[in-house]
Amino acid sequence: MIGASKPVRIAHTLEADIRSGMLNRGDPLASESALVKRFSVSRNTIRKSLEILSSKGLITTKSGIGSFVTFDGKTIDDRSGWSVALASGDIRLETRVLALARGPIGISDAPTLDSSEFLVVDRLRFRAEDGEGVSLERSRVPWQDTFVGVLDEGLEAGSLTELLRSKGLIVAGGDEWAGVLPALSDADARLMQRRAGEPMLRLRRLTRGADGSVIEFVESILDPVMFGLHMEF
Amino acid sequence: MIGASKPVRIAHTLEADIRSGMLNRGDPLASESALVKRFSVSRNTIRKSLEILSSKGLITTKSGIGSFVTFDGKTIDDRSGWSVALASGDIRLETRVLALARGPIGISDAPTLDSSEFLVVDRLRFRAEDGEGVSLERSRVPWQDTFVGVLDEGLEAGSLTELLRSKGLIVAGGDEWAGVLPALSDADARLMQRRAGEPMLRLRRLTRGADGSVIEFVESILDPVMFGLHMEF
DNA sequence: TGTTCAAACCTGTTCATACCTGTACTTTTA
DNA sequence: TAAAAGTACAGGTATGAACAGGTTTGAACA
Repeated sequence: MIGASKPVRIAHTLEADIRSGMLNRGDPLASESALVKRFSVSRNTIRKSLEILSSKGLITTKSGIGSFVTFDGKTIDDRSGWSVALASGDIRLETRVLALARGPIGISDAPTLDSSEFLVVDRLRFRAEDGEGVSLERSRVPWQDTFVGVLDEGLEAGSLTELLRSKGLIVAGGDEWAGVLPALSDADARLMQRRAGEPMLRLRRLTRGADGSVIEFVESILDPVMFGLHMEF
Repeated sequence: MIGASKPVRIAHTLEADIRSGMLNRGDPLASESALVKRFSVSRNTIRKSLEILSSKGLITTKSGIGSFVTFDGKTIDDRSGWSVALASGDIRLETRVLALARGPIGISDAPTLDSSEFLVVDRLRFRAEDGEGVSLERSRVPWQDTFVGVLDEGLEAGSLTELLRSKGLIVAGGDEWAGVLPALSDADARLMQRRAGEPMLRLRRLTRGADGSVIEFVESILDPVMFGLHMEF
């Protein structure tokens, strides 16, 4: 990415916006003149960026109307350094919240954290077709009393990230580990409607705020056939 | 430095700017004409200085845009992508070069690359204790005739990275994928002295130069018990 | 109620300009 | 006589501006 032309660099950040799910399929992009302001470049440069995205099939642009996202969101999670990408795009996934509670961390081998109570969010993603789980995500956020409402009302817009942001928890950095979980446990296999003993992809992430305090610890167990990790640098 | 030519002295000054951290990785250098004014020399001289820096891998220069720092003063290894972390530290590892040759890519499912001939480097890392392989790394670099000597003399200092840098192949960006290899193949199992069918951690990396050309494609197959991927962000 | 029409905003296209590097060459200088 | 300076031109890149045409909206009007 070093030394790339402005259009390439801008196309790159717009692509990240799209792949991260910030912009969903069908959403309109900002107008060219708005992008001119956002990136402080000329409209010609913006147009070249859009042409790059268009040639990649990420957007289409309609005369007199604007540009629209035509990418159906293969990337599941891009909040941090790497992105979790679906290996095949033609699959409809649904999400179910398994747990939304206040409690202990309940994850073995988790890093030791200062807090002893957490906002516990467990989520399962599964194939709409046959109900087989493809990802199991356990998120733990050190408890704050401002979370009380969430337990009743549920996650705002379903997004934990949005919730944390609204509470002023801004991610400044963190660590991520990826590895192979040699064998799916019985309990998790039941939750995911899979066979126990299967090898799975395990992803762990610890995010911290600017002051170094822990914002969130997440463990994701992913179907290795469906998911891979991808990073562009 | 006394007695050195102007281009050398100027290159030296600029190198100090880069290594001191005054200029960071990715930053643009001043334009050639600006450097002409700064050092009160001709543009020819400046260009020679930049050529020196470029040959050292400190910068890359793009037509119509400028020169950019490609040197990261902080880390020895490329700061690109995930770092492969040993899970347990008490184990002595040895390395054996399985192949050092010129040939086709020979990796299934590899991304399509322009070149059809590659510098092939296969390396095995194994436990000194019992000889069990813990990582199998297949590196492929699009063939250049300047590689000829390497086939006889072996890798300089054992480092492929060093070789590439000495040939002016500077990494400016790339992609990395990680996933689970569900079952170790028979052939690889033999090479690694492991059981076939074991799940392994698979890491693939494609690095590119500033002009977008492919520098190296690497596939690593890692013992998931020994290795994890770690990233700090 | 239905039509017309102007305004606002969007993209499509082109072009002049400025500044950047790439290259080749001659002239000056130490 | 080699190093450095100077000159000239070609080609790549980004800017800013202008103008054309598509789309939507809403006010004015029949």
